Amino acid sequence: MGTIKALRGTRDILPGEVGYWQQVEAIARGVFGHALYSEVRPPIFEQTDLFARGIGEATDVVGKEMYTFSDRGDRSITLRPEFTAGVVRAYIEHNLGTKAQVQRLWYGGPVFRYERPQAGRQRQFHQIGAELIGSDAPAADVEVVAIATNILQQLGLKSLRLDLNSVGNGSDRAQYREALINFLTPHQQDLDADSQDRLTRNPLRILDSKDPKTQAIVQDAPQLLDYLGDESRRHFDQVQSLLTALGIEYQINPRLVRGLDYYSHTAFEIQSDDLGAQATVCGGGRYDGLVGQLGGAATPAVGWAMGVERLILLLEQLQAAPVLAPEIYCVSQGDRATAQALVLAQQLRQAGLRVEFDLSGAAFKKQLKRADRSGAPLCLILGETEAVQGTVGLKWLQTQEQTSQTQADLLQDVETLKKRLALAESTP
RNA sequence: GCGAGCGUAGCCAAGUGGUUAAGGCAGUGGAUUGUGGUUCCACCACUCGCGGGUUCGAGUCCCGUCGUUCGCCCCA
Repeated sequence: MGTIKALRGTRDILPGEVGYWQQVEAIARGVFGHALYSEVRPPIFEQTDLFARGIGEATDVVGKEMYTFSDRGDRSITLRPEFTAGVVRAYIEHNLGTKAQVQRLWYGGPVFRYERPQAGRQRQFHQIGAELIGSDAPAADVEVVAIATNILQQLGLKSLRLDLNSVGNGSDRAQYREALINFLTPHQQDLDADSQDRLTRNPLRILDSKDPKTQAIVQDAPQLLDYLGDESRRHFDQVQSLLTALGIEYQINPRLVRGLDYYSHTAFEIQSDDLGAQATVCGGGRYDGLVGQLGGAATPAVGWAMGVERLILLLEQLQAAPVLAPEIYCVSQGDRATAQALVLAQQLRQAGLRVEFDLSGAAFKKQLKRADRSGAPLCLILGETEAVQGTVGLKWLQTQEQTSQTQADLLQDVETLKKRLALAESTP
């Protein structure tokens, strides 16, 4: 076939499913609004260096998953593989920290990672996320988690698990890292190939390995939680007791190590059993070092991102896609009648009604059939007779009741029409 | 980047080496002229993702390629 198709790992979101997207976006927007988070919209591409520095050279995201290219000015450009680095860059660039001590921000849009597609994983996918910049309070961590759980709850998603861990601060982690390397090095030969590789690059990730032999070795490894200093310990304890106070269930997962370098203290992940291998629906944590690392004043921050496609995979298991049905379906035959019908439809739309207009001019039989399928409770009928009289037929499709009145009267009395429509729609 | 499965119309599919590629849904036209949800009839793939090969003959076997699915890896 010579026709052009969407690139591997990209997808068109078509009318039949777009209702899910609008549902997710509307709920997220609502929840963020109630918590006074403001939307930010950073650019889709940035200087490559921003992500390399922000996310960490050693991570897979930077090492092998970025969409990087040179533009015509020979600049190295990267399509964002996540939002956080861009949001923080904007925060620094526009001195948002000087406008208010605490910035509560949210975002949504496409991100890009060059990966092998599979269920719940694409090259262009969409994230919705939150960043709370400027507070190191445990309550900030919990606020952000609570917003995530609110969104998931309002979407009606059940059987989700919240995993929680603390990766401590930089020096906690450095000490632990050393202890872990010391522990693992004697076992080096017995680790799986990937883990051997990670021993020097990113040893904490070895804890997460699914290889059974590696798992067995890791079983007796020192625990990160034992290496937390007093500060980190206290922060983690407070996060837990606040979560409990909010009635948010969680489980401590000492092996939860977020992939990106910038995390510190709290790390969390929300997973579902109904998604196969790509089980994580929301991931996030605290990243107190990032703002400083990107050239801003040292500023604590915490945030998360959700994968919209994964949310929708779960929603599909629960409900049909919301669709917008017309309230009125308008049929007509003949040039004069069609012209009048079009005017009528236009005026009804301006009066706030959802009106679908049949363009076919086909036999009323066909048009009525489409009216029926459209789901509209009311069909307006204009033929030659009505055109001459200046009237319009009103056919209520559920009861088959049909009346006629003048077009002028109909428009005069849109309010009672609306009431009848509301009644008809509530009793389908 | 690695491993395995799959790829027939808009959708769901039968077909597994032999003349014209089942069926269903949707769509279009019709069953007396201006009225729906039922029914009936007709039409709707010169072609089986694409390219090459084996064979007298391929949707059906082989190779490649692209896509997709499921794992690994990684992450949302």
